[in-house]
Amino acid sequence: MDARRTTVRDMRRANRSVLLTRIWLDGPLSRHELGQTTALSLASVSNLVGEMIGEGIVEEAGSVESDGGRPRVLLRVAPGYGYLVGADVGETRVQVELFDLAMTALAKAEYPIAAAEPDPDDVAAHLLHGLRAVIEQAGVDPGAVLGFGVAVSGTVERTADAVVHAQTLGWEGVPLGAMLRAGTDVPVHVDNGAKTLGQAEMWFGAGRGARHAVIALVGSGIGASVVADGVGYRGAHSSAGEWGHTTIVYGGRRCRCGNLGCLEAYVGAEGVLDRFRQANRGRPAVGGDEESAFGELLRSPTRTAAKVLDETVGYLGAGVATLVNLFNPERVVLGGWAGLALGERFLPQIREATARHALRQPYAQTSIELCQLGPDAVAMGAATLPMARLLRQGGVPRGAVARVTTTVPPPARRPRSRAR
Amino acid sequence: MDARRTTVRDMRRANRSVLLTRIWLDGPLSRHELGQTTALSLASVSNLVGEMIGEGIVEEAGSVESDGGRPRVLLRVAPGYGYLVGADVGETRVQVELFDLAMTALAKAEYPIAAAEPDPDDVAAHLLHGLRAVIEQAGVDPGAVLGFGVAVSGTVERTADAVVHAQTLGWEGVPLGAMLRAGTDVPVHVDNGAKTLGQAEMWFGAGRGARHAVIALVGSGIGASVVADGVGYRGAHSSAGEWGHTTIVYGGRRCRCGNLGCLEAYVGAEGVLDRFRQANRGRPAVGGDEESAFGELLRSPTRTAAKVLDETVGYLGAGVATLVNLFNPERVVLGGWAGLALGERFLPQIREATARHALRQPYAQTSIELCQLGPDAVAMGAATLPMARLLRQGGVPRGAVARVTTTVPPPARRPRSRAR
DNA sequence: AGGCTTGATTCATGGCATAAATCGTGGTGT
DNA sequence: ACACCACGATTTATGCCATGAATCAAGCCT
Repeated sequence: MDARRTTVRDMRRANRSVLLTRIWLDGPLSRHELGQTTALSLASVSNLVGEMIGEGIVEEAGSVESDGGRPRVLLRVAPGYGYLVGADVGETRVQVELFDLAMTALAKAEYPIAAAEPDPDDVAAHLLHGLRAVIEQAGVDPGAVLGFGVAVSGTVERTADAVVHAQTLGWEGVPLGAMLRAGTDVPVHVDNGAKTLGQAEMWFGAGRGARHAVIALVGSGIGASVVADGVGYRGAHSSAGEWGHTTIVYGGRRCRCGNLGCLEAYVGAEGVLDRFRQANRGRPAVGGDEESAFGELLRSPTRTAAKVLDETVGYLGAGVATLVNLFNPERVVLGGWAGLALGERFLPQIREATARHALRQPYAQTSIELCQLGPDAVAMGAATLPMARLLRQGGVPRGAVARVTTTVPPPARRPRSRAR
Repeated sequence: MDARRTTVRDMRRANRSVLLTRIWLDGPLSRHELGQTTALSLASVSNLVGEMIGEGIVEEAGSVESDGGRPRVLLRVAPGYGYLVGADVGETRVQVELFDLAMTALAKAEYPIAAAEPDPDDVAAHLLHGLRAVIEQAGVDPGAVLGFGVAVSGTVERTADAVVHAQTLGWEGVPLGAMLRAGTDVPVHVDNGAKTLGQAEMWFGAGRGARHAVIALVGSGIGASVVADGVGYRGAHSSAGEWGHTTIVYGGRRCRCGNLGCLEAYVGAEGVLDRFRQANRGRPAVGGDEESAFGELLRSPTRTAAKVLDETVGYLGAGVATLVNLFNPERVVLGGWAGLALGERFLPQIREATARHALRQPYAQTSIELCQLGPDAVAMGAATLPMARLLRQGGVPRGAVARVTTTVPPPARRPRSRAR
């Protein structure tokens, strides 16, 4: 029910987008296969593909013989047509990575963050420095960089300035997009890290092929990325999927967000360790940094540890059941470092706990899997942001230069027609 | 990222749909206003509107004078172009209603249901009988009935057969759509009652103007209807929005679904009354049917009643907060007979409880309102199903007859051009 | 070599939205 | 009163688009 017109150009762009998306995700493909699955006529496929080959974004990649006919030529997105840069602003470091269009990492840069609440200007400087560094390191033409995707841990407004609210970084209304754009001509995209990691899992990981999925991320904090009908669900102001602070135990444990009984207070790594320490009152508990302490808890042979972990699985199951009931996904993908650690050992129990708390039918229609890309894929996920835009637009739109040349009348023709 | 082509016809259909939708929802409108808000050229607006006037679906409705120029002609959807029939399959009765395209009710039929778990064949017979009855009662041409929408309380598969799973009716895999289609030529649409009521609220009630909203329905059971970016969110198998059975008190009260601690067990009318009776142990409690007992509880001056209601508001707030966090709507609309009863008295407290349990930012971006249509709007909601289809298609698609006449060459032209 | 099969491209056609030009319809000024 | 003006609606000429039919291209078989 969108109140927006459709023009002839939209049609062509939409069809280019469909073809390019399919070639990129499932390629190499022949023109014939493209025609089959998109329902476009072979003539149009040829026409559009020819245009894209002319622009260099698509290229031929070998051929497959057919029994007694002309062999089909396979098509793929040219890996070197352009490059994508993705960055992950974590709590301890800024990581920047450069990829070609085949999503092969070509260069990497990393900058530690010292302060617990880093200065936005410093982070922006790191990001811009990293952008330049990876371009130089990979030795690619800066003009061939199609976009710079940045993932942060808070919520990001979908405005031109890309205003960031990130509790864990202590950021409140930081216009990161505007700050970065001031320092580079490369198109900048900023989004939430959970959402970009979810996109990466959908394209390259455990979400492949699903149209409705929820990527549930359990780390120190808890978040989720919801994909509905193939596109990320954002809600009115892009903060949809705040799964960690849904109430699971009314009046229960105090969460760091200030409320009582949040899922995060029970299943987030911090909450789990806290519960373990309370259960262990008086006796020695785990120590060290959060991640190693969590590993220690998982390996601990004590009855207390087993009990805490068992309860954790129960709470997690109830939390996943909430997602299953409300979003009715065909797949739930469990990730995040703590989620993966729990899932690798307790996946059957987690499934069982979810079954116990979810409605029978939606549960039967879903499957619960583990993330395949690991938590380091956030930078790659960020790089999917410019890629998604490229696919939506069906390639790089013709710029002002091309438009000028087409509006100027062809100089050769007029005299010739007058001469006749 | 849909892998589907776009053709020239799609464009025209999309534009007709945009215009028709806008005329229907916000009409009467002038051609000029239509051009402004849709970004279509005035020429195209004229062209498309002219076509629709020719078909009879749009008509001129007066004009508005402009200071010193030709007056603008206003356009509206012709109320008598077609008729919509909606039906509500409730637990105690089947209600069928006929509307014109201005959504004015023209006829009504009602059939009581005796059994607690009615036979699907009986219900289908009632529905078909009601369909014929309202058509006759209103005295409209049966061929002018554009569709028959049926709302049921369970989940409905989005297949041709429209298979229904309804726990409260005791139905398990009833192909209601197929059963109805066998008895009528009118296009049949079957969907969940909460979803259709939500659609009605979005178009005519408290949801007007919102693109992201959640309609939260609290009655004997609990459900929700999620609208994302203007369209209903369904999930992979159309059962999204099962809000009632999200865990709110881990390990808490037994719910009628069999699980522990569901929201429905605390906030559903049955759960509330049950909690009141428990709190009142030994002393006289409320009686009668559920709705009057609930009213009695609301009016009761005792401290116990106040306490139970206060707790209910708290649980409800936590439940609404879950919706706010996960869906990030711009509006939450509270309805259902119990929800309205609670909301009319405790809306400020409900808002407060929600604020206590939701994240600050998503809560600040949303508003919590009450349904405006009342629980009897379910049949009207069901009638929105064929209307939504009509708007999506931009009117009634040209049938086989029209197609034949257009492929036959116009007989007058060829001789004339040859004569010159 | 000639036929055959199948893939890819070209060509003619009709549908579409659009800008520009034209037509309608009322008010206004001298 | 009549020309003029302002503004809405329609018509016309144009260019873009996907499509089916026809044509071209490339391999295999006998």
